[in-house]
Amino acid sequence: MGRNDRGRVTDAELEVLNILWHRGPSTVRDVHNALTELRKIRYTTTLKTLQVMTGKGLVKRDEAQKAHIYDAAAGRAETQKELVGDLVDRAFNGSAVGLMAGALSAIKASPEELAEIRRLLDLEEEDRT
Amino acid sequence: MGRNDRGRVTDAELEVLNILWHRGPSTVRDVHNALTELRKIRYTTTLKTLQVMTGKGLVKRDEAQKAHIYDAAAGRAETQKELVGDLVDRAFNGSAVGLMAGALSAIKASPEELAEIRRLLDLEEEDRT
DNA sequence: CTCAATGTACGACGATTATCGTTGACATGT
DNA sequence: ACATGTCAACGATAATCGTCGTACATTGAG
Repeated sequence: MGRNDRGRVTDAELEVLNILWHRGPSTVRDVHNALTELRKIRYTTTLKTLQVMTGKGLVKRDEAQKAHIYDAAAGRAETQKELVGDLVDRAFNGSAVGLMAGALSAIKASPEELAEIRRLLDLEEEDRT
Repeated sequence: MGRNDRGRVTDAELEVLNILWHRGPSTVRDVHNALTELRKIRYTTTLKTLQVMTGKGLVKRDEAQKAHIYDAAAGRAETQKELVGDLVDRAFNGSAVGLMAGALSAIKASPEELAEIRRLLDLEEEDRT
């Protein structure tokens, strides 16, 4: 691409991470099976993706067995935090409030969800004191 | 890329959109001047980006004058909403609360900002009734 | 042992991105 | 009238992404 893609997580990679976060340490076959339920993919495609992700440090590989075991290198929350921060920088000029506004309008949150968000705010406000 | 990049806005394109949203209708030269303050870029690079964006429908072009006038095709809020929705789908499994949690942890929001977010929640809750 | 099954490694391909250089059209001032 | 400068158009480039096929290694069943 050329410029600014500093270790950005790609679509296919994010899909794999979602699977790993959900399943825990998995073989290529495991990931592949989960993946093919979403998309028609050859086995080697899944393998290649995992290999590339290993190179990027997105997953860790245990080569003890013949069938290598892959696991996400970073936790779900940590990665999500990074993705959100990225979006805030690129599209919201660093404005937290801006993102919240965008999120609230993008999502038709149920009253329960709104209450939950409010609870998160309460917690956040406590931390500030 | 192959699969899922359905009209996704790219980095360079988003930078241009930010400029257009801020400046309003602009010539290539205008956009280019704003852009070079962030990055060393040749004029033709800016032009090409605008042309590609025109093809994608991201910007509208007025060719009445010799120096064409470009403007964002969609409003800032609308585009931001789409970007947030995208991220929620891809990284948060569609969970609104998940995004909020990620956002709140990604951003060290000031008390004022937290209050502002709370106000947004109030508005949203009113709409639900 | 032999052979099919299962795995990994690696290179290739088309599409897309960001970037640039070249070309040619059209003004404008002197 | 012509030289200079501004502009749009176009093609070329390297890098990256998602995808695949082929080659090679290992293993377990008969």
